[in-house]
Amino acid sequence: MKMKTVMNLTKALADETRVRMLLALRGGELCVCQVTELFGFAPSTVSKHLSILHQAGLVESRKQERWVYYRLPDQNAPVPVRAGLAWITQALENEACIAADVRKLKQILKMDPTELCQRQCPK
Amino acid sequence: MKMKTVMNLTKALADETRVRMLLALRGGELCVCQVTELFGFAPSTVSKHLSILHQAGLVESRKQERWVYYRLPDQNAPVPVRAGLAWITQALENEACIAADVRKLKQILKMDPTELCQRQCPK
DNA sequence: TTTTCATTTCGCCACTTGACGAAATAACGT
DNA sequence: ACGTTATTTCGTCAAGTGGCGAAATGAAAA
Repeated sequence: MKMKTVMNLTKALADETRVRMLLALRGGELCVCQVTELFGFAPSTVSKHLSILHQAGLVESRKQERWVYYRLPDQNAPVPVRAGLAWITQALENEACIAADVRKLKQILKMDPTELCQRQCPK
Repeated sequence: MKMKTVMNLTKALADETRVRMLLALRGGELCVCQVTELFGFAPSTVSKHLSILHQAGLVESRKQERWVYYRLPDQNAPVPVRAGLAWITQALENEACIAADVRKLKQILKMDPTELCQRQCPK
């Protein structure tokens, strides 16, 4: 794999928020407004983080109806990508802040996405 | 492993020079002046990079005579550290710039360390 | 076609990072 | 003990990063 490509991977993993986003996606795909709710940043900030992860190949996305869903890549992804995800996941297993994210996400998934979005995009 | 510790790892790997330093150490320990010669940065810059790698646990060091030698950690290192090294090594196998570093390093190892240091510490 | 609205892009700001040279440190040789 | 010297620390500076809000985008709904 090219050095540039590898550095895109390592730089993408060099931010705590982005790492937590990846781990949050282990439970299945999420739309931007759900991730926004989980981390409490502005939608534009969340979108930027997700685009950096996407650029690195660490997430895939699809658009359905009004929402863009992001998910972890499938088995077709390059080995270094999957290995990087496995590495960071393993390193953080049993980590308290990750468990807290999972708990909070569980609550968010009970809510209506439309409601979440409208709360974030006022007017 | 604590989130903070993991982020020290990912941030240490998020710089091309530091990654190349790690791979250069695969052939065995190197002293600071050898690493300095390999990458062409100021000694203070190289020292800073090595200290960041050390802080993350990705290298160990020992002092002998006039020189400080850095090396990759042994099997006693935490799993995430060894896994991170294995990951980055695998991702960059067959990468041209790494092979070039190895070639250049081979030349440097033929030289006398004392000579290298004196060239770098003028006066 | 026009409106609505979730997401992205852009411009700006504060903070961090990586580079250097100068000065401090620490350990060896004399 | 003293001087030499390899390495580290410190101060500074330019460049990169992550945050936000406003504006642009683009696709579905009306």
